[in-house]
Amino acid sequence: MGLRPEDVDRLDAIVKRNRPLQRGDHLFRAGESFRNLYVVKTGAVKTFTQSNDGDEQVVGFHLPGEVLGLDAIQDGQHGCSARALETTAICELPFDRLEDLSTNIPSLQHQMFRLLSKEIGQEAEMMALLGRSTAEERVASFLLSLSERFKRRGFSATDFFLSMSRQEIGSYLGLALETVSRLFTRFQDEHILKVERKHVQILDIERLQAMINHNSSCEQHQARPSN
Amino acid sequence: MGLRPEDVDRLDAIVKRNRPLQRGDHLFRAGESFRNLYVVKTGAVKTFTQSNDGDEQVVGFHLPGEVLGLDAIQDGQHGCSARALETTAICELPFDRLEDLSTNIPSLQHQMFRLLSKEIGQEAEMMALLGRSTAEERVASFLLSLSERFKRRGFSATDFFLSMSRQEIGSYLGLALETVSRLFTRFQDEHILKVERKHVQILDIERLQAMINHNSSCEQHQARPSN
DNA sequence: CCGCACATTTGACGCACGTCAAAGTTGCAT
DNA sequence: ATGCAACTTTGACGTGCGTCAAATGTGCGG
Repeated sequence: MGLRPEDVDRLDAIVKRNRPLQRGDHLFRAGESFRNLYVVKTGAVKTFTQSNDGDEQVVGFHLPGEVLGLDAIQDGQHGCSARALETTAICELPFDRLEDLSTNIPSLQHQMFRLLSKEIGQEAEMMALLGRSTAEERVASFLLSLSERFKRRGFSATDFFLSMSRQEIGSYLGLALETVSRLFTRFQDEHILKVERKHVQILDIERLQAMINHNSSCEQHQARPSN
Repeated sequence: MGLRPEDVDRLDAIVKRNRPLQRGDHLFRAGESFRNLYVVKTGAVKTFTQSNDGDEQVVGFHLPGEVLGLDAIQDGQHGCSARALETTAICELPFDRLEDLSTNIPSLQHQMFRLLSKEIGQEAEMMALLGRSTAEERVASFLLSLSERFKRRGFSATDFFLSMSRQEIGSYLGLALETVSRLFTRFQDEHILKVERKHVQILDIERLQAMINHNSSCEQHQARPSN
């Protein structure tokens, strides 16, 4: 990521590797004081908040290579809880050490800014999705997002397992779990997917992409001389 | 904000103050390369993306004291456009200078991390709102958010002008403009608001708060000194 | 192997909110 | 003033998706 080998060593020196979490284990809970950022190595984690009438709202799913806890820097306290969806290996990054290191390694500071900024951009995209899209577009987006993220990590982009339930997908996408289930069924009938419980195969990724390009946002980031 | 006076001077030295924007002027456009962060001094700005079929999606409203452009750090290019909703004074912060300064002033770096993290937290709240709330709750949340932000800047928390149209509010909240209009009318009938075109007076702020606590998120961040 | 708890699917139904349409307002430009 | 365009309000209507309910499938613990 643009760091010199010796800087990578210094970063590596502050990383803590804990024993893996089992499905259902909490990584942190809302209200706990913030000490570390966490990086998922293998497995999957969900973050969520709880409403006062008990039911939970899923805020995000975190796959290998992704970072958790960025929202807690602000007030030193976690605003959401994080729980493992399956057996999961996590690295711990003490944030105060990371800050110290960042002042000494400008390129690390730069990466930190980019990391935080990326999270902001992704959440803005999600807001657009939740604000303007139909159930069909949301589920298509969700599947393409997973596909993309698995692919980037070297897994299959078209054949993977969902570690979260329909309930959790629905909560994340602002849909009822029944709606998610119905759309999976419909996509299967239309030969876009093959779904069997947690196992998903994407048969026609272009049709999925067409669904979200039809109505949805632009993101046509080509370079052009601006006025 | 925990900076020493001499550091404030160094920060101040890189700030550029441009002539004010008029209503409708662009501050930046999606796709332009990213150079600066912007701070609203007076007035109001909206950020938005455009879908390929021409209509725009409002991503955020930015009031005095608030920062724009944080999402563009990641890839050096703005992902959304920003346009003044009224006559607006803006400060420009060259980001590369800000990065240099941050490596030399640890407390500035810390504030930058907090700023970015705060944005992440706020967007997560917005996602929860869009994912789970009724139209009533969204409009109530929106009004309370404006109220809060005006109050923090020393303006009235209960009597203010909306610089954005019903259309823009609807786009931001994921609602049709007619729904926004109807809810303003209903809140007025219920003596919660007095609305006359752009002029809003909140008559019963507790009823508004009750609306969003009823169903919605927890956020039981117990009292603590905020910034 | 059985039973129980839970996840998923599927259907029926209703409502909140989007869409369409039209009338009334406001403000700007001529 | 006058006319036009944009904004807002209000009503009527349709529908996408939430809710409720029941059947089926799945996996774990005894």
